[in-house]
Amino acid sequence: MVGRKAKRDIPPERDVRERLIVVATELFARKGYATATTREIVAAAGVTKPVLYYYFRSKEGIYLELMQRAFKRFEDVVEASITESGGAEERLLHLCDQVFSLIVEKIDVVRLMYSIYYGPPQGAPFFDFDAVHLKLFESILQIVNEGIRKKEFRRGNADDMTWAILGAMHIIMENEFCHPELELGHGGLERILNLIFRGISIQTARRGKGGKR
Amino acid sequence: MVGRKAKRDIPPERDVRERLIVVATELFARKGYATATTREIVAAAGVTKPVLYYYFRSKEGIYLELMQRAFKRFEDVVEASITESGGAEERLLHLCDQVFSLIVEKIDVVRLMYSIYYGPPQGAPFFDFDAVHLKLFESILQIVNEGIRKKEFRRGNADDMTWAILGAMHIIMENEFCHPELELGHGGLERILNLIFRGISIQTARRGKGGKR
DNA sequence: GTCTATATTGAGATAGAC
DNA sequence: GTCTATCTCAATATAGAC
Repeated sequence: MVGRKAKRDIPPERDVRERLIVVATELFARKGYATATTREIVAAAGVTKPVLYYYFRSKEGIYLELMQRAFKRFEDVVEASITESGGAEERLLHLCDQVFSLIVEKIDVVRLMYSIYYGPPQGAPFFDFDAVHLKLFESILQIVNEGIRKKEFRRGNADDMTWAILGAMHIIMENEFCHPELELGHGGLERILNLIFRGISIQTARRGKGGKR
Repeated sequence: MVGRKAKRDIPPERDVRERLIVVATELFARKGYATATTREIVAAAGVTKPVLYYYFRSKEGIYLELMQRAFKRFEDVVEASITESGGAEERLLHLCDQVFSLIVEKIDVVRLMYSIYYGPPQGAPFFDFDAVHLKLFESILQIVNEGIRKKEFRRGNADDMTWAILGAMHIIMENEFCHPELELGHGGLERILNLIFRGISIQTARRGKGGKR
Protein backbone atom coordinates (compact mmCIF):
# COMPACT_ATOMS: atom_id res chain seq x y z
CA MET A 1 0.00 0.00 0.00
CA VAL A 2 2.82 2.34 0.84
CA GLY A 3 5.67 3.04 -1.51
CA ARG A 4 3.59 3.97 -4.56
CA LYS A 5 3.85 7.70 -5.21
CA ALA A 6 0.59 9.33 -4.11
CA LYS A 7 -1.25 10.16 -7.31
CA ARG A 8 -4.76 8.76 -6.98
CA ASP A 9 -4.85 10.10 -3.43
CA ILE A 10 -5.17 13.74 -4.35
CA PRO A 11 -8.84 14.12 -5.41
CA PRO A 12 -10.81 13.43 -2.20
CA GLU A 13 -14.29 13.31 -3.75
CA ARG A 14 -14.47 14.64 -7.26
CA ASP A 15 -11.84 16.23 -9.39
CA VAL A 16 -10.68 19.48 -7.82
CA ARG A 17 -11.35 21.37 -11.03
CA GLU A 18 -14.92 20.08 -11.11
CA ARG A 19 -15.53 20.97 -7.49
CA LEU A 20 -14.35 24.50 -8.15
CA ILE A 21 -16.83 24.88 -11.02
CA VAL A 22 -19.71 23.62 -8.88
CA VAL A 23 -19.09 25.81 -5.85
CA ALA A 24 -18.28 28.85 -8.00
CA THR A 25 -21.62 28.47 -9.80
CA GLU A 26 -23.45 28.21 -6.52
CA LEU A 27 -21.70 31.21 -5.01
CA PHE A 28 -21.94 33.44 -8.11
CA ALA A 29 -25.66 32.67 -8.27
CA ARG A 30 -26.31 33.38 -4.62
CA LYS A 31 -24.09 36.40 -4.08
CA GLY A 32 -23.50 37.79 -7.55
CA TYR A 33 -20.33 37.82 -9.61
CA ALA A 34 -18.80 40.87 -7.97
CA THR A 35 -19.70 39.95 -4.41
CA ALA A 36 -18.70 36.30 -4.48
CA THR A 37 -14.99 36.34 -3.73
CA THR A 38 -12.30 33.97 -4.83
CA ARG A 39 -11.55 33.43 -1.13
CA GLU A 40 -15.03 32.01 -0.56
CA ILE A 41 -14.89 29.89 -3.68
CA VAL A 42 -11.64 28.19 -2.82
CA ALA A 43 -12.67 27.82 0.82
CA ALA A 44 -15.93 26.12 -0.20
CA ALA A 45 -14.01 23.81 -2.52
CA GLY A 46 -11.55 22.99 0.23
CA VAL A 47 -8.50 24.29 -1.61
CA THR A 48 -6.43 27.46 -1.62
CA LYS A 49 -6.31 30.41 -3.97
CA PRO A 50 -3.43 29.47 -6.20
CA VAL A 51 -5.32 26.30 -7.18
CA LEU A 52 -8.07 28.37 -8.73
CA TYR A 53 -5.56 30.48 -10.61
CA TYR A 54 -3.71 27.38 -11.70
CA TYR A 55 -6.80 25.87 -13.37
CA PHE A 56 -8.67 28.92 -14.62
CA ARG A 57 -6.11 31.73 -14.84
CA SER A 58 -8.54 34.26 -13.26
CA LYS A 59 -11.95 34.85 -11.72
CA GLU A 60 -13.22 35.72 -15.19
CA GLY A 61 -11.89 32.44 -16.50
CA ILE A 62 -13.91 30.22 -14.18
CA TYR A 63 -17.02 32.32 -14.80
CA LEU A 64 -16.78 32.04 -18.57
CA GLU A 65 -16.22 28.31 -18.43
CA LEU A 66 -19.27 27.58 -16.30
CA MET A 67 -21.40 29.79 -18.54
CA GLN A 68 -20.25 28.09 -21.71
CA ARG A 69 -21.01 24.65 -20.31
CA ALA A 70 -24.59 25.56 -19.42
CA PHE A 71 -25.15 27.27 -22.75
CA LYS A 72 -24.08 24.14 -24.57
CA ARG A 73 -26.66 22.03 -22.69
CA PHE A 74 -29.36 24.56 -23.51
CA GLU A 75 -28.50 24.54 -27.20
CA ASP A 76 -28.77 20.76 -27.24
CA VAL A 77 -32.27 20.79 -25.71
CA VAL A 78 -33.60 23.47 -28.06
CA GLU A 79 -32.13 21.90 -31.15
CA ALA A 80 -33.52 18.49 -30.25
CA SER A 81 -36.98 20.07 -30.10
CA ILE A 82 -37.06 21.37 -33.66
CA THR A 83 -37.28 17.86 -35.07
CA GLU A 84 -40.32 16.91 -32.95
CA SER A 85 -43.60 16.03 -34.58
CA GLY A 86 -47.17 16.75 -33.48
CA GLY A 87 -49.55 19.70 -33.36
CA ALA A 88 -48.36 23.21 -32.58
CA GLU A 89 -49.88 23.31 -29.10
CA GLU A 90 -48.40 19.96 -28.23
CA ARG A 91 -44.97 20.87 -29.57
CA LEU A 92 -44.97 24.20 -27.71
CA LEU A 93 -45.98 22.51 -24.48
CA HIS A 94 -43.22 19.97 -24.98
CA LEU A 95 -40.51 22.51 -25.82
CA CYS A 96 -41.40 24.75 -22.87
CA ASP A 97 -41.51 21.75 -20.58
CA GLN A 98 -38.09 20.58 -21.72
CA VAL A 99 -36.58 24.02 -21.34
CA PHE A 100 -38.15 24.36 -17.92
CA SER A 101 -36.67 21.04 -16.87
CA LEU A 102 -33.23 22.25 -17.84
CA ILE A 103 -33.85 25.49 -15.97
CA VAL A 104 -34.71 23.58 -12.82
CA GLU A 105 -31.71 21.32 -13.26
CA LYS A 106 -29.33 24.25 -13.79
CA ILE A 107 -31.17 26.70 -11.57
CA ASP A 108 -27.96 28.27 -10.26
CA VAL A 109 -26.52 29.06 -13.65
CA VAL A 110 -29.89 30.35 -14.86
CA ARG A 111 -30.18 32.71 -11.89
CA LEU A 112 -26.75 34.02 -12.66
CA MET A 113 -27.46 34.41 -16.39
CA TYR A 114 -30.75 36.07 -15.62
CA SER A 115 -29.33 38.58 -13.18
CA ILE A 116 -26.52 39.58 -15.49
CA TYR A 117 -28.63 39.66 -18.64
CA TYR A 118 -31.42 41.77 -17.17
CA GLY A 119 -29.37 43.49 -14.52
CA PRO A 120 -26.04 45.26 -14.41
CA PRO A 121 -22.98 43.26 -15.52
CA GLN A 122 -21.56 43.41 -11.98
CA GLY A 123 -18.09 43.56 -13.42
CA ALA A 124 -18.51 40.16 -15.04
CA PRO A 125 -16.87 39.71 -18.45
CA PHE A 126 -19.07 39.79 -21.54
CA PHE A 127 -21.06 36.72 -22.43
CA ASP A 128 -23.52 36.63 -25.33
CA PHE A 129 -26.81 36.03 -23.53
CA ASP A 130 -28.72 37.47 -26.46
CA ALA A 131 -27.74 34.41 -28.44
CA VAL A 132 -29.40 32.20 -25.81
CA HIS A 133 -32.55 34.27 -25.75
CA LEU A 134 -32.76 34.56 -29.51
CA LYS A 135 -32.38 30.81 -29.93
CA LEU A 136 -35.38 30.19 -27.69
CA PHE A 137 -37.43 32.94 -29.30
CA GLU A 138 -36.84 31.62 -32.79
CA SER A 139 -37.63 28.02 -31.98
CA ILE A 140 -40.95 29.07 -30.44
CA LEU A 141 -41.66 31.44 -33.33
CA GLN A 142 -41.08 28.66 -35.82
CA ILE A 143 -43.63 26.40 -34.15
CA VAL A 144 -46.10 29.29 -33.90
CA ASN A 145 -45.74 30.02 -37.61
CA GLU A 146 -46.33 26.39 -38.45
CA GLY A 147 -49.41 26.49 -36.23
CA ILE A 148 -50.75 29.45 -38.19
CA ARG A 149 -49.95 27.83 -41.50
CA LYS A 150 -51.76 24.65 -40.46
CA LYS A 151 -54.76 26.67 -39.23
CA GLU A 152 -54.29 25.52 -35.67
CA PHE A 153 -53.60 29.08 -34.59
CA ARG A 154 -55.40 32.25 -35.61
CA ARG A 155 -53.86 34.41 -38.27
CA GLY A 156 -52.10 37.33 -36.60
CA ASN A 157 -48.84 38.65 -35.33
CA ALA A 158 -46.69 35.57 -34.70
CA ASP A 159 -44.12 37.63 -32.79
CA ASP A 160 -46.78 38.75 -30.32
CA MET A 161 -47.89 35.16 -29.83
CA THR A 162 -44.30 34.16 -29.20
CA TRP A 163 -43.94 36.94 -26.63
CA ALA A 164 -47.07 35.78 -24.85
CA ILE A 165 -45.66 32.26 -24.61
CA LEU A 166 -42.25 33.53 -23.50
CA GLY A 167 -44.05 35.64 -20.91
CA ALA A 168 -45.50 32.47 -19.43
CA MET A 169 -42.04 30.85 -19.42
CA HIS A 170 -40.50 33.84 -17.71
CA ILE A 171 -43.15 34.24 -15.06
CA ILE A 172 -42.85 30.57 -14.17
CA MET A 173 -39.08 30.82 -14.10
CA GLU A 174 -39.19 33.92 -11.93
CA ASN A 175 -41.50 32.17 -9.51
CA GLU A 176 -39.10 29.26 -9.42
CA PHE A 177 -36.41 31.76 -8.38
CA CYS A 178 -38.31 33.79 -5.83
CA HIS A 179 -41.37 31.82 -4.78
CA PRO A 180 -40.64 28.13 -5.17
CA GLU A 181 -43.08 27.55 -2.31
CA LEU A 182 -45.93 28.40 -4.74
CA GLU A 183 -44.92 25.32 -6.69
CA LEU A 184 -46.21 26.55 -10.03
CA GLY A 185 -43.60 24.46 -11.79
CA HIS A 186 -44.37 22.17 -14.72
CA GLY A 187 -48.08 21.97 -13.95
CA GLY A 188 -48.44 25.73 -13.70
CA LEU A 189 -46.57 26.27 -16.93
CA GLU A 190 -48.87 23.87 -18.77
CA ARG A 191 -52.00 25.46 -17.30
CA ILE A 192 -50.90 28.99 -18.18
CA LEU A 193 -49.92 27.99 -21.70
CA ASN A 194 -53.30 26.34 -22.21
CA LEU A 195 -54.91 29.52 -20.95
CA ILE A 196 -53.00 31.49 -23.58
CA PHE A 197 -54.02 29.01 -26.27
CA ARG A 198 -57.71 29.24 -25.38
CA GLY A 199 -57.92 32.78 -24.03
CA ILE A 200 -59.35 33.86 -20.71
CA SER A 201 -62.29 35.90 -21.99
CA ILE A 202 -65.64 34.39 -22.86
CA GLN A 203 -65.95 34.78 -26.60
CA THR A 204 -68.78 37.07 -27.65
CA ALA A 205 -70.22 37.57 -31.13
CA ARG A 206 -68.19 40.70 -31.76
CA ARG A 207 -65.37 38.88 -33.52
CA GLY A 208 -65.43 39.53 -37.22
CA LYS A 209 -62.21 41.26 -38.15
CA GLY A 210 -60.05 38.12 -38.16
CA GLY A 211 -56.91 37.95 -36.11
CA LYS A 212 -54.81 40.46 -38.02
CA ARG A 213 -52.69 42.76 -35.90
CA MET B 1 -24.76 92.23 -4.22
CA VAL B 2 -21.70 91.66 -2.12
CA GLY B 3 -21.73 91.69 1.63
CA ARG B 4 -24.75 89.35 1.95
CA LYS B 5 -23.62 85.97 3.25
CA ALA B 6 -23.62 83.51 0.34
CA LYS B 7 -26.59 81.24 0.95
CA ARG B 8 -28.57 81.01 -2.28
CA ASP B 9 -25.28 80.70 -4.15
CA ILE B 10 -24.52 77.16 -3.09
CA PRO B 11 -26.90 75.03 -5.23
CA PRO B 12 -25.56 75.53 -8.77
CA GLU B 13 -28.38 73.75 -10.63
CA ARG B 14 -30.69 71.74 -8.42
CA ASP B 15 -30.40 71.01 -4.78
CA VAL B 16 -27.25 69.02 -4.12
CA ARG B 17 -29.19 66.36 -2.26
CA GLU B 18 -31.52 65.90 -5.23
CA ARG B 19 -28.65 65.69 -7.68
CA LEU B 20 -27.06 62.96 -5.59
CA ILE B 21 -30.27 60.91 -5.65
CA VAL B 22 -30.56 61.23 -9.42
CA VAL B 23 -27.00 60.26 -10.28
CA ALA B 24 -26.93 57.48 -7.68
CA THR B 25 -30.07 55.96 -9.21
CA GLU B 26 -28.56 56.10 -12.66
CA LEU B 27 -25.25 54.60 -11.54
CA PHE B 28 -26.77 51.87 -9.37
CA ALA B 29 -29.02 50.89 -12.28
CA ARG B 30 -26.23 50.80 -14.83
CA LYS B 31 -23.44 49.26 -12.78
CA GLY B 32 -25.19 47.53 -9.90
CA TYR B 33 -25.23 48.41 -6.23
CA ALA B 34 -21.90 46.79 -5.38
CA THR B 35 -20.04 47.98 -8.44
CA ALA B 36 -21.19 51.59 -8.45
CA THR B 37 -18.83 53.33 -6.07
CA THR B 38 -19.42 56.33 -3.88
CA ARG B 39 -16.46 57.95 -5.67
CA GLU B 40 -18.31 57.81 -8.99
CA ILE B 41 -21.55 59.02 -7.47
CA VAL B 42 -20.09 62.12 -5.90
CA ALA B 43 -17.95 62.80 -8.97
CA ALA B 44 -21.02 62.64 -11.23
CA ALA B 45 -22.88 64.98 -8.91
CA GLY B 46 -19.95 67.36 -8.88
CA VAL B 47 -19.35 67.17 -5.14
CA THR B 48 -16.98 65.32 -2.83
CA LYS B 49 -17.45 62.29 -0.66
CA PRO B 50 -18.21 63.88 2.69
CA VAL B 51 -21.24 65.59 1.09
CA LEU B 52 -22.83 62.24 0.41
CA TYR B 53 -22.16 61.07 3.94
CA TYR B 54 -23.46 64.36 5.31
CA TYR B 55 -26.86 63.92 3.62
CA PHE B 56 -27.33 60.17 3.66
CA ARG B 57 -25.06 58.79 6.38
CA SER B 58 -23.92 55.88 4.16
CA LYS B 59 -24.12 54.21 0.77
CA GLU B 60 -26.98 52.11 2.11
CA GLY B 61 -28.78 55.26 3.18
CA ILE B 62 -28.95 56.82 -0.27
CA TYR B 63 -29.97 53.48 -1.79
CA LEU B 64 -32.87 52.99 0.63
CA GLU B 65 -34.11 56.52 0.12
CA LEU B 66 -34.28 56.29 -3.65
CA MET B 67 -36.03 52.94 -3.40
CA GLN B 68 -38.65 54.20 -0.98
CA ARG B 69 -39.44 57.17 -3.20
CA ALA B 70 -40.08 55.01 -6.25
CA PHE B 71 -42.14 52.53 -4.26
CA LYS B 72 -44.38 55.33 -3.05
CA ARG B 73 -45.10 56.45 -6.63
CA PHE B 74 -45.92 52.88 -7.60
CA GLU B 75 -48.32 52.44 -4.69
CA ASP B 76 -50.12 55.61 -5.74
CA VAL B 77 -50.63 54.38 -9.31
CA VAL B 78 -51.89 50.95 -8.28
CA GLU B 79 -54.21 52.27 -5.63
CA ALA B 80 -55.68 54.81 -8.01
CA SER B 81 -56.53 51.96 -10.36
CA ILE B 82 -58.72 50.01 -7.96
CA THR B 83 -61.43 52.66 -8.07
CA GLU B 84 -61.70 52.60 -11.87
CA SER B 85 -64.93 51.56 -13.56
CA GLY B 86 -65.48 49.60 -16.77
CA GLY B 87 -65.27 46.01 -17.97
CA ALA B 88 -62.55 43.66 -16.75
CA GLU B 89 -60.59 43.67 -20.02
CA GLU B 90 -60.70 47.44 -20.19
CA ARG B 91 -59.64 47.86 -16.57
CA LEU B 92 -56.77 45.39 -16.94
CA LEU B 93 -55.55 47.14 -20.07
CA HIS B 94 -55.71 50.44 -18.25
CA LEU B 95 -53.93 49.23 -15.12
CA CYS B 96 -51.16 47.55 -17.07
CA ASP B 97 -50.79 50.63 -19.23
CA GLN B 98 -50.51 52.90 -16.20
CA VAL B 99 -47.97 50.65 -14.53
CA PHE B 100 -45.99 50.43 -17.73
CA SER B 101 -45.94 54.22 -17.99
CA LEU B 102 -44.49 54.46 -14.51
CA ILE B 103 -41.95 51.80 -15.40
CA VAL B 104 -40.80 53.79 -18.41
CA GLU B 105 -40.67 56.97 -16.37
CA LYS B 106 -38.67 55.35 -13.57
CA ILE B 107 -36.79 52.91 -15.77
CA ASP B 108 -33.55 53.23 -13.79
CA VAL B 109 -35.10 52.41 -10.44
CA VAL B 110 -37.06 49.56 -11.98
CA ARG B 111 -33.92 48.04 -13.48
CA LEU B 112 -32.26 48.22 -10.11
CA MET B 113 -35.27 46.73 -8.30
CA TYR B 114 -35.53 44.00 -10.88
CA SER B 115 -31.89 43.01 -10.73
CA ILE B 116 -31.86 42.85 -6.94
CA TYR B 117 -35.24 41.14 -6.62
CA TYR B 118 -34.54 38.42 -9.15
CA GLY B 119 -30.78 38.42 -8.84
CA PRO B 120 -28.33 38.34 -5.97
CA PRO B 121 -28.59 41.13 -3.40
CA GLN B 122 -25.14 42.45 -4.44
CA GLY B 123 -24.51 43.50 -0.89
CA ALA B 124 -27.42 45.92 -0.99
CA PRO B 125 -29.45 46.29 2.22
CA PHE B 126 -32.81 44.57 2.46
CA PHE B 127 -35.79 46.17 0.78
CA ASP B 128 -39.19 44.50 0.66
CA PHE B 129 -39.67 44.00 -3.07
CA ASP B 130 -42.18 41.25 -2.41
CA ALA B 131 -44.55 43.91 -1.14
CA VAL B 132 -44.32 45.69 -4.51
CA HIS B 133 -44.88 42.53 -6.46
CA LEU B 134 -47.72 41.35 -4.25
CA LYS B 135 -49.50 44.67 -4.56
CA LEU B 136 -49.51 44.40 -8.35
CA PHE B 137 -50.51 40.73 -8.28
CA GLU B 138 -53.45 41.36 -6.00
CA SER B 139 -54.82 44.32 -7.90
CA ILE B 140 -54.76 42.30 -11.11
CA LEU B 141 -56.26 39.29 -9.36
CA GLN B 142 -59.09 41.40 -8.02
CA ILE B 143 -60.05 42.61 -11.48
CA VAL B 144 -59.79 39.07 -12.86
CA ASN B 145 -62.10 37.77 -10.15
CA GLU B 146 -64.63 40.48 -10.91
CA GLY B 147 -64.37 39.53 -14.58
CA ILE B 148 -65.20 35.94 -13.72
CA ARG B 149 -68.07 36.97 -11.46
CA LYS B 150 -69.54 39.16 -14.18
CA LYS B 151 -69.16 36.35 -16.74
CA GLU B 152 -66.74 38.36 -18.83
CA PHE B 153 -64.01 35.81 -18.17
CA ARG B 154 -64.25 32.03 -18.19
CA ARG B 155 -64.56 30.24 -14.91
CA GLY B 156 -61.20 28.84 -13.93
CA ASN B 157 -58.07 29.41 -11.94
CA ALA B 158 -57.90 33.17 -11.40
CA ASP B 159 -54.32 32.94 -10.16
CA ASP B 160 -53.23 31.34 -13.42
CA MET B 161 -54.97 34.08 -15.38
CA THR B 162 -53.20 36.67 -13.28
CA TRP B 163 -49.86 35.00 -13.94
CA ALA B 164 -50.53 35.03 -17.68
CA ILE B 165 -51.21 38.76 -17.54
CA LEU B 166 -48.19 39.41 -15.35
CA GLY B 167 -46.16 37.37 -17.82
CA ALA B 168 -47.12 39.81 -20.54
CA MET B 169 -46.15 42.75 -18.30
CA HIS B 170 -42.81 41.20 -17.51
CA ILE B 171 -41.89 40.29 -21.03
CA ILE B 172 -42.69 43.83 -22.19
CA MET B 173 -40.71 45.27 -19.32
CA GLU B 174 -37.76 43.01 -20.03
CA ASN B 175 -37.81 44.06 -23.65
CA GLU B 176 -37.85 47.67 -22.54
CA PHE B 177 -34.68 46.92 -20.58
CA CYS B 178 -32.75 44.90 -23.12
CA HIS B 179 -34.30 45.49 -26.52
CA PRO B 180 -35.87 48.94 -26.56
CA GLU B 181 -35.12 49.01 -30.29
CA LEU B 182 -37.95 46.49 -30.78
CA GLU B 183 -40.33 49.17 -29.51
CA LEU B 184 -42.92 46.77 -28.17
CA GLY B 185 -43.95 49.34 -25.58
CA HIS B 186 -47.53 50.33 -24.89
CA GLY B 187 -48.83 49.04 -28.21
CA GLY B 188 -47.15 45.68 -27.80
CA LEU B 189 -48.46 45.30 -24.28
CA GLU B 190 -52.02 45.95 -25.44
CA ARG B 191 -51.70 43.53 -28.35
CA ILE B 192 -50.30 40.75 -26.19
CA LEU B 193 -52.94 41.25 -23.50
CA ASN B 194 -55.68 41.08 -26.13
CA LEU B 195 -54.09 37.90 -27.42
CA ILE B 196 -54.31 36.43 -23.92
CA PHE B 197 -57.93 37.53 -23.61
CA ARG B 198 -58.91 35.91 -26.89
CA GLY B 199 -56.44 33.06 -27.09
CA ILE B 200 -54.14 32.22 -29.94
CA SER B 201 -55.61 28.88 -30.93
CA ILE B 202 -58.54 28.52 -33.26
CA GLN B 203 -61.39 27.23 -31.13
CA THR B 204 -62.58 23.79 -32.11
CA ALA B 205 -65.72 21.98 -30.98
CA ARG B 206 -63.86 20.02 -28.32
CA ARG B 207 -64.69 22.46 -25.51
CA GLY B 208 -67.17 21.01 -23.06
CA LYS B 209 -65.49 20.75 -19.71
CA GLY B 210 -65.66 24.44 -18.83
CA GLY B 211 -62.63 26.27 -17.57
CA LYS B 212 -62.27 24.53 -14.23
CA ARG B 213 -58.82 23.55 -12.92
C1' DG C 1 -0.32 20.79 -7.95
C1' DT C 2 -0.70 22.78 -3.75
C1' DC C 3 0.75 25.46 -0.08
C1' DT C 4 2.11 30.13 2.96
C1' DA C 5 2.89 34.69 2.73
C1' DT C 6 2.55 38.95 0.55
C1' DA C 7 2.16 42.60 -3.02
C1' DT C 8 -1.12 45.82 -4.75
C1' DT C 9 -5.18 48.13 -5.47
C1' DG C 10 -9.40 50.36 -4.47
C1' DA C 11 -13.40 50.30 -1.77
C1' DG C 12 -16.37 52.71 2.21
C1' DA C 13 -15.95 55.82 5.67
C1' DT C 14 -14.12 59.83 8.65
C1' DA C 15 -11.20 63.75 11.01
C1' DG C 16 -10.66 68.26 11.05
C1' DA C 17 -9.85 72.72 8.62
C1' DC C 18 -12.60 76.38 6.50
C1' DG D 1 -22.00 72.43 4.00
C1' DT D 2 -18.05 71.42 1.70
C1' DC D 3 -13.36 70.60 1.30
C1' DT D 4 -8.40 67.85 1.62
C1' DA D 5 -6.18 64.18 3.47
C1' DT D 6 -6.29 59.89 5.49
C1' DC D 7 -7.76 55.53 7.95
C1' DT D 8 -9.10 50.79 7.60
C1' DC D 9 -10.30 46.81 5.47
C1' DA D 10 -10.87 43.37 2.00
C1' DA D 11 -10.45 42.21 -2.71
C1' DT D 12 -7.66 40.07 -6.83
C1' DA D 13 -3.62 38.24 -7.89
C1' DT D 14 1.23 36.35 -7.46
C1' DA D 15 6.06 34.85 -5.74
C1' DG D 16 8.39 31.18 -4.29
C1' DA D 17 8.87 27.07 -1.19
C1' DC D 18 7.62 22.13 -1.20
